[in-house]
Amino acid sequence: MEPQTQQPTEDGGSNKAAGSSANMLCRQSRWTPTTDHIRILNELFYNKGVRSPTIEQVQRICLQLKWYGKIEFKNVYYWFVNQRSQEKQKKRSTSDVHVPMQRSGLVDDDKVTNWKHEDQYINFGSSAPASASSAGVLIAFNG
Amino acid sequence: MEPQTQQPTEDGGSNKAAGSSANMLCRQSRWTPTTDHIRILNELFYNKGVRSPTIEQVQRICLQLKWYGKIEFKNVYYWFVNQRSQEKQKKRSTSDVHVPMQRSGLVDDDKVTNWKHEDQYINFGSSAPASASSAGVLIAFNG
DNA sequence: TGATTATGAATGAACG
DNA sequence: CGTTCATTCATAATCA
Repeated sequence: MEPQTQQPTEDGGSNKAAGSSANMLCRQSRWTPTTDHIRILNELFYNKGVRSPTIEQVQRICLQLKWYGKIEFKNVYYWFVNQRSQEKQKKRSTSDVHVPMQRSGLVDDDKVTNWKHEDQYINFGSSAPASASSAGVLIAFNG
Repeated sequence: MEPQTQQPTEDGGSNKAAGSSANMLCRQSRWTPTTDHIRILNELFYNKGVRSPTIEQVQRICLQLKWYGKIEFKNVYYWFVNQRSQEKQKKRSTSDVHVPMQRSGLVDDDKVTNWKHEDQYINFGSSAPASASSAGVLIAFNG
């Protein structure tokens, strides 16, 4: 799900080695989830079907995730909020109907726009039944 | 700031025929708006005052813009998001002193934003697996 | 052609 | 919860 190379420097390290200019200000302003964080959270959300965890569940999850890096309650809480929201946002790109263009010839039309991640995979997992496979169903779209 | 004179040879259709180099598998990774796209979007944003179009509006705009070149829903959506952000950044730089405002100026002292402080409460009113009351529950936790 | 800039894309965080 | 904002990351476009 993450095509970007995420560096596992969870100790509030400087994120991008972009400029390396004279700015030594490494103020970590917001949580940067580690790959382990993402992996576990995704497993909970998709495989286990945890959509709206209770306070106690969030606290428990947060406690577990602390082993993999610095994380707070609100990070876990917001993560689930955003996941739910983003899942709905993906639906909004439907009705992206193809309209013949003026100038060019027919370019490749990816009709149902993948809305997020040039990775041409979308992960279907929804509310997980108990007999779910160990990994979510991965469906590939190729233009 | 406005590199308007963009001539991407859009008559040929693919305005982003990037890799003539060794990389043959260059997958188109992001939208490159045509001049017509930019012109129409700017007219909507500035002349017509369309700042935060609804989902339906975005879809409609996207449909119209498709006539001028390949474009997707998310492109239009993100374009407006970024325009609003950039416009705000412009104004922020004009007021020289730049007090880093946490949220859009509307926060009285320590009104609602309890996240950043010691006692952290969140208003949790969503559905719980067991039983969910519509009323929000105020739960304290220690981070 | 490599460095810089402008901006598309993504997402954590928060508001109403 | 839906929406919006702020910040960050990635990269097309441009410049030196």
